[in-house]
Amino acid sequence: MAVGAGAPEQVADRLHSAAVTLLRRLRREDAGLAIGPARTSTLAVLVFAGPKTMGELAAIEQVRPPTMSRIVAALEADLLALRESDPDDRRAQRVRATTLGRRVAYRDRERRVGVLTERLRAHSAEEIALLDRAAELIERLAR
Amino acid sequence: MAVGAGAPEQVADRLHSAAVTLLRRLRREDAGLAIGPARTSTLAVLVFAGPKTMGELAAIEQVRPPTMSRIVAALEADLLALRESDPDDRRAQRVRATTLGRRVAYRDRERRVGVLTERLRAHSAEEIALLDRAAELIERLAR
DNA sequence: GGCATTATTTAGCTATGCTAATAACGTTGG
DNA sequence: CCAACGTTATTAGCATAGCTAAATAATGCC
Repeated sequence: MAVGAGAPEQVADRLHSAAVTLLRRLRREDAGLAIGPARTSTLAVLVFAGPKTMGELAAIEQVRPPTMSRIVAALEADLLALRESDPDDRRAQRVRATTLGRRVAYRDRERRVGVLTERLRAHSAEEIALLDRAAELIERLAR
Repeated sequence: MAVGAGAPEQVADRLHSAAVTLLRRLRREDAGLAIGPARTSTLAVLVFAGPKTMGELAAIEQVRPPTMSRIVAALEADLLALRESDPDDRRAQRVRATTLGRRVAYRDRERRVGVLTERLRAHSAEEIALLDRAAELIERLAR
């Protein structure tokens, strides 16, 4: 084995590069999406993780509150989500996806991940299992 | 083993989610960067892959030519890159990083990947090796 | 009641993506 | 040879998405 092969620095670098390459590839499919990436991502949170307040959404999406205000306003204008004020704390706004929003989110997810699914099919069960374990590791690594 | 565990659809979904989570985590470090994400990425290409024409850069970064024109103009204004016309084809512009650009690219890369390196150190050699193989697989998968 | 804290929005700036139109150069068929 | 077409890049103008600073409004705590 070569000196330094598998060193954390190198693996970190490759992992970073791989994630960038993968998402860049998947982003090519986004051209046909009806809404932009920030709105798609926020809508996905609402659909797959349930209703959230503005502050929670901003934290999850790692943007500042004003940015999230505008994203949700746009989703609302497109009838994909709606705001209702929290009865317990009337400063807060609870945001949830509409039925239309759910439909759009499922379709967009399929469109993005579908490409990856197709490519995975060409690989062996062992490689797929390895990627599954890697995905879990990466998810924990990033928290 | 559960039915469907390790099915391509599920693994694709987890892989996608893991990549998003990872890059979102790393993006937190970008706040301190001197230049925006598009410029950072384009500068990295010039530094780590050598001089390129405008069209090549646009293809690599998956943006349209006008977008790349503006990114390179900004890099040039900050003295991080420079354009010189190709003697063979005077329509083409060859872009290369300056010495300052190289310094900035190395610093930014370290900043981004450094976080990941630190976290990897807390993991076993086996897990690191698994991630290394996964990175290679993902890279091939995305081409 | 008064005052700090918290949740969100408004206003306005910058960065990054796009399309359409234009300019300039290269290539090629008649 | 040169007119027509293709290629490379830029300019102009628009939409989306990020930010900070400041305003608004509700809570909570003496």
